[in-house]
Amino acid sequence: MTLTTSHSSSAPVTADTVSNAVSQAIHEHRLAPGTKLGEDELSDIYEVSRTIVRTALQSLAHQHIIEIKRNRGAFVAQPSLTEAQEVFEARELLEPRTARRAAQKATAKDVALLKDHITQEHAALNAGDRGRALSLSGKFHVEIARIAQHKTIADMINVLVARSSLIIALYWRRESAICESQAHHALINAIGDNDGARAEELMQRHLVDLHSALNLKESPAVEQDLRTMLLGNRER
Amino acid sequence: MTLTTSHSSSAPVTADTVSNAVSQAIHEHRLAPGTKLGEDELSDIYEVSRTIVRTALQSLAHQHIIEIKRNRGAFVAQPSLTEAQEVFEARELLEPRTARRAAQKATAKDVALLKDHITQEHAALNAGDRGRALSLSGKFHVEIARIAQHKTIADMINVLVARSSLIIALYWRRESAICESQAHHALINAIGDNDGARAEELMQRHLVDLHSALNLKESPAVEQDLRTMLLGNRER
DNA sequence: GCGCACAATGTTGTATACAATATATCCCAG
DNA sequence: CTGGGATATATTGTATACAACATTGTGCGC
Repeated sequence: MTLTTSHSSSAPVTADTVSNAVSQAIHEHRLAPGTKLGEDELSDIYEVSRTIVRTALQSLAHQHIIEIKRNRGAFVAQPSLTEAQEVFEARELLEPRTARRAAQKATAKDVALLKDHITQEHAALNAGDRGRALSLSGKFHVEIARIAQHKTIADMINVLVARSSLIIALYWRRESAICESQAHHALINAIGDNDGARAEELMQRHLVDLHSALNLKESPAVEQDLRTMLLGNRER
Repeated sequence: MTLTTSHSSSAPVTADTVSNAVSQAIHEHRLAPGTKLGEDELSDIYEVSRTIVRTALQSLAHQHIIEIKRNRGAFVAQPSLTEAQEVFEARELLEPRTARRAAQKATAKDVALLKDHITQEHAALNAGDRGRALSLSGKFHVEIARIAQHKTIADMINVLVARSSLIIALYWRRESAICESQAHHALINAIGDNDGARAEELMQRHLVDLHSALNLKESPAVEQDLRTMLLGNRER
């Protein structure tokens, strides 16, 4: 879809390029929560001035994907336990009804696109690229919102999915992502049948399932602060 | 709460100062949709460099309150008819359940705060300051989300309320805001009684009522484009 | 050896200068 | 008088220089 890491030559390399690249890296868990994103560092990597980097970072901060601490710099966000709860609660309010609407509006082309999505996800899993599989799994939800033709909610879901990726990085406990894939399959079928009620129900269950797959009992502050304090912010 | 227009002396005048001031002006309908927000102009007004103004504008753009057109500048957003529908649909998904939660968590202090809010709103109306009354009416909804202790949803509602203010500026047809005030009163009572179910129901009705008070049949593009083309972008 | 103050370094925040683009003006051909 | 094109003006986009702040390292006194 969009060019992510490879910025070969003719592309203008705008702030969006940088913010998309960083966002993608976070989605794919190549950037861990807490990682410092130095401005000069990013400037060098993408060969743009700090002005552009700054714009990109501000954009990511507005999405709660990174946190900018004044005079300290930008860090990949570390959602608290409370925040994790909130994000999934918000998703449970928005996505089921959106899935219903998507089922009502979906065309054959849309369904084909969703299926292609799943195929790519499986391919990534088989290739051992767990990060990319997770990223695609998230994009699946955004795609449904797009099919529902609801830009406002799609934007919100896009942000919530991004935050979910960070939450998963911090609090995930289940190993296999197979059940998830099953849920997506069932959703595609419901949408393909234009069965709104079923799609809504399935999405609701799917989100509750995801939600319950998180370590919500672990003391949150301890874990992430220990990580930061013991291992430092450096990653990769 | 926050200092809005008056920045007397010692305050550092950051990007938030500017963005809050502009946001407030939009909430109060002192800035009409389509108004151009020149960078130099804002620099002069708030006595900061364009760098700060730019940061503020980017922040507002992320909230869909203004639109930044490349090489053209920033303009107060003109939500389309579709967008208006979407914003209220999103609110109808988020706010009723949030009101329920607020009712469950509300303390006596919270209720007092809400009542004070209404009092101020009435005072503004009596003083003929319709803009400020509208702004307070919007803040009422945000306040409920705050009482619900749900920062994630509160942020979303905050943005949706801001966008609603623009939508009202463009598509409002009803004259009196009395019914609205009544609805808020009823909501306060339900919240004061910690009656979650009733609060949810009342909020749902209130939003549908607001939604139905809009001119959703008028061709949208015509109206706003005519405005721009006939009157120009200049305002005030 | 330990703790604290101070200096050195690096990073972020802000302002400004310059470049690129869009808009407005003016002039001239028709 | 109208229309189109070229120039002039104004505004936004970007890079860079400098200031402010935080962090780190060093050395002195105890």
